[in-house]
Amino acid sequence: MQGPIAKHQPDTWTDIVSADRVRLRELTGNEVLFRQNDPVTALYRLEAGRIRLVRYLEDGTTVILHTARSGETFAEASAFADAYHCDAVAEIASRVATVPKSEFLSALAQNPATSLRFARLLASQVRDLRSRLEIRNIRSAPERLMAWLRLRARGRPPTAVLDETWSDVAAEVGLTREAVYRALALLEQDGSIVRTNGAVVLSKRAV
Amino acid sequence: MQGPIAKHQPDTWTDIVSADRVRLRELTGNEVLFRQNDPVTALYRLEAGRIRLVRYLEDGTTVILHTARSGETFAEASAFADAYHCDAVAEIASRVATVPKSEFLSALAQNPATSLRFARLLASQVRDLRSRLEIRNIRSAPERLMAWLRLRARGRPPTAVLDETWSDVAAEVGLTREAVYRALALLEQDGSIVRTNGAVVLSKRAV
DNA sequence: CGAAACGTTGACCGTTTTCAATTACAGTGG
DNA sequence: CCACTGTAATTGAAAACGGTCAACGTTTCG
Repeated sequence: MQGPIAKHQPDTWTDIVSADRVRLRELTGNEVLFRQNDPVTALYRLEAGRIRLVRYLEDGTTVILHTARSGETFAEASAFADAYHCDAVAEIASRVATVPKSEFLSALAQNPATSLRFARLLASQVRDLRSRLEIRNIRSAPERLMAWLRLRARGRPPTAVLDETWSDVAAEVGLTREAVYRALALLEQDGSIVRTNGAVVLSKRAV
Repeated sequence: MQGPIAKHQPDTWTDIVSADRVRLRELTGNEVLFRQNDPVTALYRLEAGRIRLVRYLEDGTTVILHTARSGETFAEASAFADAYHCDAVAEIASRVATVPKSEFLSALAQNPATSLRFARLLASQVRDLRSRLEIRNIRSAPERLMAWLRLRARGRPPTAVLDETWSDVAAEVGLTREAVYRALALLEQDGSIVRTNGAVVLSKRAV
């Protein structure tokens, strides 16, 4: 596995089916993409916007299973199911690429290497998600942010290049943006990092 | 997908290779299973104990990528890599089932359905991990715990059966055990849950 | 050009973490 | 069979940390 471990744009498997079978669909805020128990017709990649996956319980309460963000694929597991196991609702106006399930499955069946590729992408997703979870086990905001930066960093000295806003980073590490700014200030003060435009250089200095 | 969504014991792909090629290996505390850049010889399932996956940075600092717990598989992504991308060290005495990489890959190559099965298991892992991450976005301890219980709950009335200790639950939801006990007390007080031996019954009453 | 989102910092408050202490067991070995 | 040890379950009190609210300059973009 040559590529970086924590990728900004996750790899996608949607190009496994020929591009002309992928349809784009626009959703308005609150529009429903699919509902729990609907037969699975397609898998998706979110091009823009934000989609919430919600599960309903027997007693009428709900749990948010996931909030898909721009660039993410979702409902992968549905490829192996007959019906969706949750609702998908656009939080804001969104655009999704829809990959017909049947096309996808037949593409996998036709070419064994394709299944492997799908598995490889999922495996790297698992790796990435596990590390995100691990980062959230760190309670201290500065340390958590530092760990996140370390994961992002490449080269010598380790440098994290940012293609997203700090607010986005805050959401990813599970802090408010204010907490992130304060953490940044602290880390910069004690010399752990140096901020340059659009990138952060890490200096050795284990907290 | 018929099975429960959040499984306690994750499904495993290790039985894809015939059982007699799977070797058990015992590790003492702090023993190293593999090191970053070692050629990938095997994939693993942790039978007992705890294994930490650690990544080293250019400047000598480290990041914990994941802490594998009993029953979990790990290093799946290594199946597609030449070398491990992190160290694996036993935190405590542990037992791992080792699946030879070559055996595994040839099993996948021989039978296309096997690759699909591997992909299916990975996809459900992704689903599970995403929901765990989502739960951690809930700041309030009682609400977070409640969301976790809802995910676990089955049947009518929704009931969560516990096969782990509350301390384990605390680690999973990212709280201290004290915070979990207090959250439990609150939820029980306001009638959201009823605790019986080894199980929790949820009552409707959205917080 | 104006609105919206981003970046940043201060102050205060609430919740969770920490530290501490106690009870309840379950397993162990004498 | 029981004292003994270690872990789980609980609860209390104090401290610390991050969330929330507020304010303001700056950048972005239609």
